[in-house]
Amino acid sequence: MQKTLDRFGSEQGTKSQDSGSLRERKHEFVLKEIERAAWDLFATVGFDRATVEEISRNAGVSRRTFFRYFKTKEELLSFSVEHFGERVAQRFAEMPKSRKPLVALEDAILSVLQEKMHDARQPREMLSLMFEEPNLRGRFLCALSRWVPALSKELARRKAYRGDTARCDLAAALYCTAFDQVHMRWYREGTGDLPTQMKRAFRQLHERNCPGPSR
Amino acid sequence: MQKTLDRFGSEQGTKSQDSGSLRERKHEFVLKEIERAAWDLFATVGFDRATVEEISRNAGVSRRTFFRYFKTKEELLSFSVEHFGERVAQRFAEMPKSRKPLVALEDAILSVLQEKMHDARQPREMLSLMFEEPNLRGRFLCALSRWVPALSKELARRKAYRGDTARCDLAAALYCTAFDQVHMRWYREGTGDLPTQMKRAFRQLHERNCPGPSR
DNA sequence: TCATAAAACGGCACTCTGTGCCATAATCTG
DNA sequence: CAGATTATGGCACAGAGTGCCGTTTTATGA
Repeated sequence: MQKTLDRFGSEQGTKSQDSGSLRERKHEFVLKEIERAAWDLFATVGFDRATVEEISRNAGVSRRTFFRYFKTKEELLSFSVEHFGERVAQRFAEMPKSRKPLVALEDAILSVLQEKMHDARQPREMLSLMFEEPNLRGRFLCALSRWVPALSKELARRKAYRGDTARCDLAAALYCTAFDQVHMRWYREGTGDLPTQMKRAFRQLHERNCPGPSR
Repeated sequence: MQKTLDRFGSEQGTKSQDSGSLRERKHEFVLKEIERAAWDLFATVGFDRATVEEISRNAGVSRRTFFRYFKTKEELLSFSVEHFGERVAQRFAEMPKSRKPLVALEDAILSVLQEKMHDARQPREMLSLMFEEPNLRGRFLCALSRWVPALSKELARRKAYRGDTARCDLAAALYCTAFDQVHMRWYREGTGDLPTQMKRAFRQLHERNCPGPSR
């Protein structure tokens, strides 16, 4: 932890007007540092060939410490997905109650999505790993499915489907699936506006899916 | 490969009226043997504590050979899920063309599901691993998502959504999600009839999901 | 400011997964 | 039955992930 600590040391030497204790800010800093080192390496040599050993070295921490920040190497991926989900859940909860539940959910997703579109590493790089490495695809889907309980709970709180929790679970899961499908297609086609395509998918979720008599 | 080979040897000594070459039948036999040994061990000590070493020993093969049958330990799980998906896709393709596309898909899923309900190990044991170990949950979802292309293709072939492939992808994925959600809830509640609940979820997929004007 | 408690860190040894390699054994072909 | 193919087992090795422990850093409070 040579260079890293030095850099950090000088940073806090100037003045620490930041919130949180020194310990917390340091933790945050190292976390970001590991993430950065990891993604840099993923981009150049791919996920499998990026060893924890080297990620740690580039981040300026020991291998052992890496595993204190991330339970597994793969958690580097689910990390941002889960974070995204938390943001959506939070924004969803803040939506005005006057809005219809599903519309509020959609707006929450779209709003966080818009933000992320301007981020550094969101768009391609990350998705390519998520969709191409079958191993990571599982991680991604698993992280995505962890959104369901929070979203479903908020749907129920807003009396969607009259508060039927099974129904709310299903609806939340369907939105997650749409989220996934749109991203996948957007990534594969390499063109188009992601939020626009997301809106289209949402619209399709609204339509009746099996017109005519049942059978 | 002591006992196993002996047993197998005597089997083929009687007469081999089975289809496929000796090699193929043997491969099939060993595959099942490994699966059996694995699930036996999973049931007693859990997934993580079941080492490939011991699974292999119980199946009568070497550790090295295990990895020739299954790329990874986790593939033991996705294996049956993928097999299930293949069955669904096949049955879906065989459905009479007169049936509406989505109805045909539902019938295919329900039909394979009914079959599986009578199987030995399907119901609980397996699902408990799939839903509780976050690691395996990812595998499960990943295997599930691999159903999508085949199902979507058949939907398109039947002119669902006028052959719009993006729409068919989404629809196929939604059915997979419903499949997952119903299983999860059925497992957690530990009661009720799985096919019945699956039908209810399908019905909910048909309904309009956001009644009233858009916003 | 300084001593002490609490937490983070690094290094080491270890288990387990997964893979490449090669010699041996089993199966297939004629 | 002989030669070609393929499956198998054993070995060595790299990487992931974990427990342990001594050391360093941060927090607390007198």
